[in-house]
This record gives sequence, structure tokens and C-alpha cells, in this order.
Amino acid sequence: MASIKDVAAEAGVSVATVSRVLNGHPSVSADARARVLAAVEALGYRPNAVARSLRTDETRTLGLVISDVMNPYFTELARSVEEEARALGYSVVIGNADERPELQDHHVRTLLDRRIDGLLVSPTDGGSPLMLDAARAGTPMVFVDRWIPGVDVPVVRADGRAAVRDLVAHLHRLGHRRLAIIAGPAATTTGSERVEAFREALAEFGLPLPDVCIGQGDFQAESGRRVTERFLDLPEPPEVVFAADNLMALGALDAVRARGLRIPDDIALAAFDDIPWFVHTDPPITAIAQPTGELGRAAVRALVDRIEGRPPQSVALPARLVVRRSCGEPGEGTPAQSPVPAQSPVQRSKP
Amino acid sequence: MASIKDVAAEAGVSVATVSRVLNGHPSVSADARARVLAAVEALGYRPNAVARSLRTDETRTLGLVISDVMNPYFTELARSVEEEARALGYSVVIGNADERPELQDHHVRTLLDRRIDGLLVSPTDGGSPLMLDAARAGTPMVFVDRWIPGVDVPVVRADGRAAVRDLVAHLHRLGHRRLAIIAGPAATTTGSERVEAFREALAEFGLPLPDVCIGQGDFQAESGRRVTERFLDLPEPPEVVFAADNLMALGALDAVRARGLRIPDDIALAAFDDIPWFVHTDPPITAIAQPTGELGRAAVRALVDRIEGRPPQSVALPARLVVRRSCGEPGEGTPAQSPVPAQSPVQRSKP
DNA sequence: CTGAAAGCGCTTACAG
DNA sequence: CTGAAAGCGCTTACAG
Repeated sequence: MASIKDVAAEAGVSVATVSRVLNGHPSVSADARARVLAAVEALGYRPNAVARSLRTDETRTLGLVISDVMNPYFTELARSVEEEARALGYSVVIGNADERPELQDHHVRTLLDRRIDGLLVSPTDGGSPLMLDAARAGTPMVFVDRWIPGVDVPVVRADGRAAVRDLVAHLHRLGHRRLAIIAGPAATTTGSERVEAFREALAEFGLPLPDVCIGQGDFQAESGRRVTERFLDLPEPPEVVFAADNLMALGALDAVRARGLRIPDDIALAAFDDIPWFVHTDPPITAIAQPTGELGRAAVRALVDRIEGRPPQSVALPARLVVRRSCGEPGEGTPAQSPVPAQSPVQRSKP
Repeated sequence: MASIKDVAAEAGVSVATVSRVLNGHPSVSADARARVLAAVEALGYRPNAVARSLRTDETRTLGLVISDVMNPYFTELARSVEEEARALGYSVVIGNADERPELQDHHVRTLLDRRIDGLLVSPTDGGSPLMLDAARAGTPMVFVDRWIPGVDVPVVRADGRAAVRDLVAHLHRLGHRRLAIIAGPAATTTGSERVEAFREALAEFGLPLPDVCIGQGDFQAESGRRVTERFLDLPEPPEVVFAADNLMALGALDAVRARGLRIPDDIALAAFDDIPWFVHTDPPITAIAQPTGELGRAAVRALVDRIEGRPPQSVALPARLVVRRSCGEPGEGTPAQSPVPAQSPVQRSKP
């Protein structure tokens, strides 16, 4: 592969001059520039980014460590991150932690070794020493979706409180009183915050959240299935299951179907995270939608601000409730107090 | 960040010795080794992969350029690619072409600039000069899923011919005679091969495939919707729509639902690619499943073989038909000639 | 077993 | 405007 030396020889100039024209440095004669460009063209020369990075100490690359690529929510997040990064002149390399702390560490380490300019992470756990050290050592970092309290790192996330409250109001209106939740890992902020928001909303409506109605999941489908089976085995099973993410909702669906039960007649289901398939499931699933694309873009902007020396900003964007049919139709249970208009199935929460 | 020089100073040896212990070179005294390791620990030293790559001319990184990350099929492919690569000591950086040739080129160029050791690609089109030049210039490359004819690059893919034939047999048995397909771009092998396999299978059953029954999609949901609407507007609409990938099936579902039509009563639907959600749609969707994880792993093995100087092998793994309810139940149409047992909804094609 | 030195492909003060 | 030279952080023949 042609190097800068070859180009210099071909153009009859020094490598310094070649470097200058390649980097748009102003002080190059038109003649030299033309000869260099011609040589570049003739040799099909492409600068070696590895060498450049070693010299400039920047890779124009962002690392993104997410908890689970197979989760459509994170896939979409990754996509919007890449788009915004590309627009700002950065590449992104993705590490999939698969909800496993040791895999998360593997990726953080690899990314750091490659000297990425900054790190976007959605932590799988409370934060490993490796990650915390990197943050303290000054590696530009921002948390996205999930975060770690007590660390001085900007956070870009959705605020689901109002939407969860809207969901509980919706369930209450339909006459449901015994509600259960499939929670995410307590070590993650999204894991604990969603349970808390749910508990608070229930309290507001005078409803209890007994321990047997809190199932411990891990944000993956299999755990949703397992927890749902336990719910169904209860002497007094819940009337509603709220899955704290879309994959656990998929697992719950599997479990319900395996028992030959029907939604919402036998049991109602709602999910945190909205995905295109929820429109087509049997029945369509009521969900809380995050502004995923916006989150990804905001996270990149915050990280690049940090990298380029501008003060980065934390962001919290409101999630919103999307009512479908998996919790019952207004009128099926207690008469609806404020019926959802059939024409507009999307109900926005007021931020 | 500590460099190898700092470690050498701390340990009281030369950088050469530090390098040797880090790389497991045998000729280092136990004493020197111990001192180096202690210094590494004390300083929290991590080798700079950028510098190492420049020197050794290898990055231990694979590039993966896929057509669309948001497609669950490719997400799963990417995941299995990363797993196998990691097992073999490589990282992978993913480029999402989003079915856009110019984006594909952008990623190929970026990856090449970064001097990845090898490239895995699922081409979005017939192949750009950039990609073909890279292949000719000797960049280790393997095609996965889609490929480009006439280029000397190993191919790892699924063979869907038998499964498509099984699907058509299934449809015929159910009494369907007027079948349509939402095809992928003709410039992609999967785009054209699936239409061809479908056409051949139809011919075998004496069924025509008129031009109006071939809709041109681009493997993304929106095109599935558009094409389906056109089918539905036909004076004599098809009885079955076969979507050549799962996203176009999603679009078809949207279109059918928007018209208030029911599946399979008003129109039947089948898809190439199987995904977990197909079990839960209304109704569950009959699909052709690819051995996605196996494809990803085989592709990585082929590429690494090529990189490390072993002869790489092309691979074609059989896809299989998974019968669900979206095309009707046996007995609904013409009496089933060989009914699908209700107990086992999964029917394997014989390779 | 060990170290001094060259060199990977760039960029960038420094002189001119 | 231009080039010679230093140096980024490593690895690896080459001598000893």
C-alpha cells in the first residue's frame, strides 16, 4: 500500500508538503498542491489512520458500550449514535456487553487500548473499577440510558416517571388493582428507577406493591418468561404484568401463550420501550416510548463537546405512554373515567 | 497515560525488555520479568494498540459492513460475528450501510484507512469500484449473506432454495394459486435469488408469476408497505404475499392492517427470515429461518483463515421453513394432502 | 538474557 | 512556500 513517501517521490516534493496539502494547510503553492493531488490520484493513496493517530494522539473514534445489541432499543440507540457521530466527523466502535459485567469490562479495556477519543456507556452494573478509573483519569465519557450515581460524568437519558404514572392511571381506570412488575437488575439505574416510579404511582392510587409482585429480571427475554411463570403460579396471580423492557415483555408473552392464556382477558401486559412489532402482536401492546433517536444524538453531542473542550450537558428527555389494547379496552373493566379516544391511540405525557 | 518508557524506567530495564515480557517472549530472566510486571501494575500501564499496530502492521480488528443494523437478521449476524471474532482474538468494528451504496463506500473506506486486518461484507449493491479494488489489491475479504458474482472472494451464505420450494408446496396445499412476492433489490444476490427460487418453485406447481405479482422492495419496512398497497389495489389481488425479508413483512403487515383486512382470511403472508416476534404477531407468521449464528461464525472463521494464511472456504447452509398460521390452516382451503401435524409447527427442509 | 538502534507512517515546530 | 528533522509508542533484528 502506497505511503506518504511514495506520494512525495511521485510528486517531487517532501513528505511535509504532501502532509500539508492532505491536511488543507494554507501555505502550499498551487503548483505543489496540484502535483501532490495528481500523485495521490495516480497511486490511489490513502493516509494511514493508524500512523496519523499515533502522531496526533486522536483517533476521531468514539466507543459505545451498550448492554445488549439484540435489544431493539439499543440497536436504535446505536444507529442514531453512529449517525450523529458521522455527521460530526467521528467513527464509532460498538462493544456489546450482553448484560455481562465482565464482557463490559473487556470492551472498555479494548476501546481504551485503542485510544478512542471518548466513551459512551450504558453500564450493565454499578460500575467496575476499570470504568470508574478511566472516568477519574480524565477519559471523556458520558453515560447514556443507564448511569452510575456519584460519578462526575454527564448523563443522557429518558425520564419515564410521568409516563409510568400515566400508565398506572390508565390501568386503574380499566379497573385493574393487582399489578405486578418484571424489574431490571437493581444494580442498573433503569432497573431500580422504573420500579420506583411504578411504586410511587401505585401509592398515588392507593394500590399496594407487595414483594411477590416484583419479579427480578435481567432485561433479557428468558428472565421475562421465568418471572411471568412465577406470577402465574401465585395463589392470586396479578391482573397486570408490566415488563421493564421490551425483551422481558417478549418473554412474558411467551409464558402467557405457553399456558394458553389470553391477553388482556386473562392477564394484561404493558412494557417499557416501544418497538414497531408492538403494533402487530396479538393483541397490540401498550408501551412507554422513549425518544431513542434524540437520546443517541444528544449523547454524542455531549461527548463531542467534552472531547473538544466545551462544557458537556446532561439531558433528560420525557418518555410517553402509548396506549394499545393489551391492558383491556376502556369500558371492559370499571367504566372509563376519561376514555381514550379510539382515533388517537397515542397519548402524550405532559413533561 | 503511562508509556512503555515509564515502565522501563520504573522497572530499571530497557524498553526492549518490557516489550519482551509483555509479548511473552521466552528469553527474559525471571527477575526482569517480575520487575516489569510489578512496574506495569504500579503504573496501571496498558500498551498503546495504535503504536503496536503501526509497528506490526496488524490491528487484530475485523471490519463488518452490513446492509442494515436495524434488521434483526443482521443484528444477530453482527452479534455472532463479534462473538466468534472475540474467541479468536479479534475485535470487530461494524459499519451500517443502511442499504445505501454511498454509505457502504464510506464505511469500507474508513475501515480500510484504519487498516483493519480483514473485511466481512454483505454488499448493498453490485459492488463499488472501491470494494472491488480492495479485493483485488489483496485485502482479506469474505462476503456474508449477500455476495458479488465474478469476484474471487469466499462467500458464506444460506441456501434458501429448498425452503422456498417447501413454502410454495405448503401454500399450494392450502389451495392458494395466486401468489405474489415483495422482492429485494435486484442488484443484491439475496434480492434476485429469492425471486428466482420462488419463480422456479411456482413453475414446478404449474403456477404463473405475472409481473404485477412481483413488487420491487428494498428490504426495508416502508417498501413492504408500499408494495403491499399496490398489490391490494390490483383488480385481482394476490391470495398470498411473500416478503423477501422480515422488515418488508412488517411493512406488509402495516399495510394490511391499515386496510382493516385480516390475515390469512383476506390475504396470506409469509416471510424470508424468522425472528422471535413472528411467534407473537396476529396471526403468527410462517417464515423461512436462516441459521444466522452459524453463518456469522463460519464467516469469521473463513476470514481469519484467509488473514492467517490458511485457505478460506465458502459455505452455504440450508434455510428451513417454519410453518405458522399466517397462510391459513390445513383444511381451510383445499383439503390438505399431507397435513402439518399440529404438535410440531416446525418443519425442516431436507438439505 | 539484554540493550541500543532502526523504523513503522505520519505531523509539525523550526529554519530558511 | 518548503524541506530536514524530531518524535508519537511500540517491536525486533543485531550485537554482545
